[in-house]
Amino acid sequence: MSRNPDSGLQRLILDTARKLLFTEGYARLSMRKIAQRIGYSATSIYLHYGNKDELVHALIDEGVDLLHEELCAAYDGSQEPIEQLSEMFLAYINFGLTRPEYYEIMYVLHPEYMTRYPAEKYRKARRNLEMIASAISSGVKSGQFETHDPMLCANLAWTQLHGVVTLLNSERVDKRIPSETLIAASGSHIIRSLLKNQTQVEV
Amino acid sequence: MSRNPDSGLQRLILDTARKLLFTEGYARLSMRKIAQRIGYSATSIYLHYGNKDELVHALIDEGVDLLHEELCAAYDGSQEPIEQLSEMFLAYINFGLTRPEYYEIMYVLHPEYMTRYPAEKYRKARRNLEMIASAISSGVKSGQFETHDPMLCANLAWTQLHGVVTLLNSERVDKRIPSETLIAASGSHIIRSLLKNQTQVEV
Amino acid sequence: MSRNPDSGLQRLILDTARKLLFTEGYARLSMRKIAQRIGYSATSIYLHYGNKDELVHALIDEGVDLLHEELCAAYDGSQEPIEQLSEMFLAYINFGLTRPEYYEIMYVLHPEYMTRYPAEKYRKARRNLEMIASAISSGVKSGQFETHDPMLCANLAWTQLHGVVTLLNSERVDKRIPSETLIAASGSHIIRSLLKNQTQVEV
Amino acid sequence: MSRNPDSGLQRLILDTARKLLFTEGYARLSMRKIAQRIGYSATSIYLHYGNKDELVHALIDEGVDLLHEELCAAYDGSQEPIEQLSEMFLAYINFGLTRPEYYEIMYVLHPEYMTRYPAEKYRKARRNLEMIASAISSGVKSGQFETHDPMLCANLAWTQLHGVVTLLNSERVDKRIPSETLIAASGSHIIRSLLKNQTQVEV
DNA sequence: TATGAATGAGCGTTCATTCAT
DNA sequence: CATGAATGAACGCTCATTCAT
Repeated sequence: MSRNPDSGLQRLILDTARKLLFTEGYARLSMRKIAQRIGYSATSIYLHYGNKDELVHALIDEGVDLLHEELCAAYDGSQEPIEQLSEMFLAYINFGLTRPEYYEIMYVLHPEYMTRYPAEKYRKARRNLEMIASAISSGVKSGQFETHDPMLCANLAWTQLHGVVTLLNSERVDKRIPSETLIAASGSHIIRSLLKNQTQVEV
Repeated sequence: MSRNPDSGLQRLILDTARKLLFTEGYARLSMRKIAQRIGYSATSIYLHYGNKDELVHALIDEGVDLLHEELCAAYDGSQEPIEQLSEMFLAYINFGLTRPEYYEIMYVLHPEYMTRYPAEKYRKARRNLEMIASAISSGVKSGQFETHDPMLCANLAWTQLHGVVTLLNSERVDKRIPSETLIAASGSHIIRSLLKNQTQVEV
Repeated sequence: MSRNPDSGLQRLILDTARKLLFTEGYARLSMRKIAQRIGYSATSIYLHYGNKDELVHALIDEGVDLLHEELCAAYDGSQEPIEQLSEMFLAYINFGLTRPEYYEIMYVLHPEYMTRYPAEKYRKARRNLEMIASAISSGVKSGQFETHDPMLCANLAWTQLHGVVTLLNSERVDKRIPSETLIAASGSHIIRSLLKNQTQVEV
Repeated sequence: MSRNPDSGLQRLILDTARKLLFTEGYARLSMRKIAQRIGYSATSIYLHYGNKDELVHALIDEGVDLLHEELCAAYDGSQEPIEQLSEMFLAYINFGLTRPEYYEIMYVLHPEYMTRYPAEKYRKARRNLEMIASAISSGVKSGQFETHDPMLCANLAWTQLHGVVTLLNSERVDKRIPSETLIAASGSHIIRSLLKNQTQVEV
C-alpha cells in the first residue's frame, strides 16, 4: 500500500473520506460510503488502503504534515517572539477551523483508536508544541517573557487554542460571539499571560 | 415519554447507558447492549425513550443539570471573585475529568447529531457561562478585574477549560506533564489575564 | 440462547443447516444461506444462536447425542459380545451414512474449529468408544476374544468404521464395490481379528 | 494450461498452495494469498491455471503421483507378500501423516467439489488399490493368504488405513493412545485378517 | 509473460426499530 | 409494563475473477 496518494484515486479516496468525516463525523464514516461517493466499488478502496485503520492513519499523517507546514510557514525567525507566537496561534486556529476533518481525527478522535497509530508518528505531531515552546524560550531570553517552564506554557497555549477550535467546530459557542473576536482574544490572552512585569501570580 | 426518571427503570437505563458510554465510548453505545446489561428486553427501553436520540438527550439533560449543580456548589457568593472563579474552574475541570461520559455527549459530540437536540435545552447549558461572566463582572465592579466584555472573558475561560478537559480525556497531553500541574496552571492563567494593572494588551 | 430447539424455528434452522452441510459442505455453509433457505432474515438466526459457532456446536451436540442413542439402542446386554459388537458396528456405520452431515461436523471438521468446542462435550463423544471397549472386554472375559488392550482394539475398530463411512460418504470408493459388501466385510473383519484361535471366516 | 509444472513459476505456485493448504486449511486457501506469498500478482496465477479448481486439481494430480511413487518405492517384489503389504501400509499412512495437505484434497474434500475433477484422473488414483490387491493375490497364490476377493480386501485395508490417517490428522484420537501404537496395530490387524489358518498374532 | 485496476458477490455480524401480544 | 419475534440496512472485509495494457 503506497502511502503517497499519487494515483489519483488515492487522492480521491482521502478527500472523500475527509469530506464525510466533516459532514457526518467519524462514527458515520464507512468504507462503503466513501466508495459510493466516489463511484467506485468498496473493494477498490482496499486496493489502496489495507483496511479502515490504514486509511484513517493516512489522513492523520496528512493532517500532521499539513499543520506542521502551516506552522512553519507562519513562523518567521526574524521577528519578535510575540509576533512569532501570535502568527503561529493564528495559523493553528486557522488550520483547525478550515480543516476540521483533519483536526478531528488528529486531536479529537477517541484515544482507543489512536493506540493503533504508530507511536513514531505520534511523536511527529509533538514537533508543533516544541516550536511554540522554543519561541517562548527565546522570548524569555530576550527578557520579554517570564516563565520558568516554557513547555508547560506551550501546553497551556495549546489547550487554549484547542478549546477554541473544538468548541467553534462543534458549534457549541453562542453565535452572538463572533468567532473572530474569540480567536483574536484567545491569542492575545495567551501572550499577555507570558509577559514580564505583571502583577504576577505564580505559574 | 416522561423526561423525569422517576420510574426505577428509567434511572437504571440512564445509569447503564452512562456506564457503557464511559467504558465503550459513544460509537459503541447501543440500545441492545443497554437492555442486555439491565436484564430487560431491548423493547422495554422504547417504553421510556422513543429512540436512541431521546435517550441520549435525556443523558445530556442530566449532564447539564449536574454540571450546573456542581458549579453552583463551588460558587460561594461570600468569597472574593478570584476565589469564586478558581473554585468554579476547578469544579468544571473536575466534572469533565470524572464524568467524561457526560462531558463527551454534552460538549464533544458531532454537531450534526446535536441539531436534533432541542434548542431550548441548549440555552439551559448557557447558564454556566453566565455564572462565570457574573463572577467576572463583580470582580470588575470591585476593581480587581479589568475588562469591558465579561461574557467574552467567560467564553475565553471556557475554551481554556474545555481544552484542558478534552486533551486530557483524549490522552493527547504528554504524560510527562502532570495533569494536576496543567489544571492548576490553567486556572491561574485565566485569572491572571483578568487582573487589573497589567501591561495590558487590549481585549 | 436456548439450546433446546423447541421453538420450531430453531428446529428449522438446525435442519436447514444440516441439509446445507450435506449438499454443499461445511466450507460453503453460511448464516445467510440458511436464512434465505428458511425464508427468514439472516438476523433472525442470531435470535436463536449467538453466532455461527454456537449454531454448529448445537448441531454437533445433537449428532453426539443421536449417535450415542443409536449405539445404545443397538447394544443388547443379553447377547454375546460378538453380536453386541456387530450390531454396534452396523449402527455406527448406519449413522455415518444416513446422517452424513452430523458425521462430518462431528468427526471430519478441521480440528482448528473443534478447539472452540467445549471440552466437556468432547468427552461426551468418547462414551461411544468406551461402549465398544467394554463389549470387547466382556468378550475377553468370556474367553471368545483375545487381547490385552481392549481400548486399543476399540480404537482400531473405530478407525476401520470411520474409514468406511468417510470414504463412502466422500464418494471415493469404486462404485463397482457395493457398499453393503464393504460394510458387512468391515464388520466381520474387525470381529475376526478379535477372536481367539480363530480359523478363517470367509470373506 | 500446461499441467506439467516445468515453468519455475508453476512449481512455485503449487508449492505455495500446498504450504497454505497445510498451514491454513483448504477453506482458507485463496488465490490472492498464494500470489502475495510468491510475490507475484494474483493475475499471474491465472496465466498458469485457469481458475482455482484447475490449480487444486493440479495439486491433486501431484498428490496422486507422489503417493503412487511412495507406494512403489515401498513395494519390493522380491519380498514375501506380508512384508510387501506391511511396507505399503506404512508408506500409505506415512504419506497421509506427513503430507496432510495432499491427503486432504485427495481423499477428504467434499464430493461436490470433486465432481469437477476429471474422471479420467480419478481412475489413476485407483492404481494404488490395485497394487495392494495384487500383493494380496500373490499371497493367496503362495498359500499364505485366504480370500476369494482380493480387491474387496484391498478396499478393506484402504478404509482401515484411511481411518487411521484421517482420525489422527483431525486430532480426534485420544492423545493417550500413541499414534505409533495405533499405526503398527492397524497394519498387523489388516494382515492378520488375511492369513490362512492363522493363530492369533499378538496385538 | 506479467500486471494494476476493478468488481459483484458473499461473508459474519451488529444495529435501531417495529409490531403483535 | 413488558416482551419475543422479526427485519432491513449497514458495517468491515475477503474472494475469485476479468480486462485492458
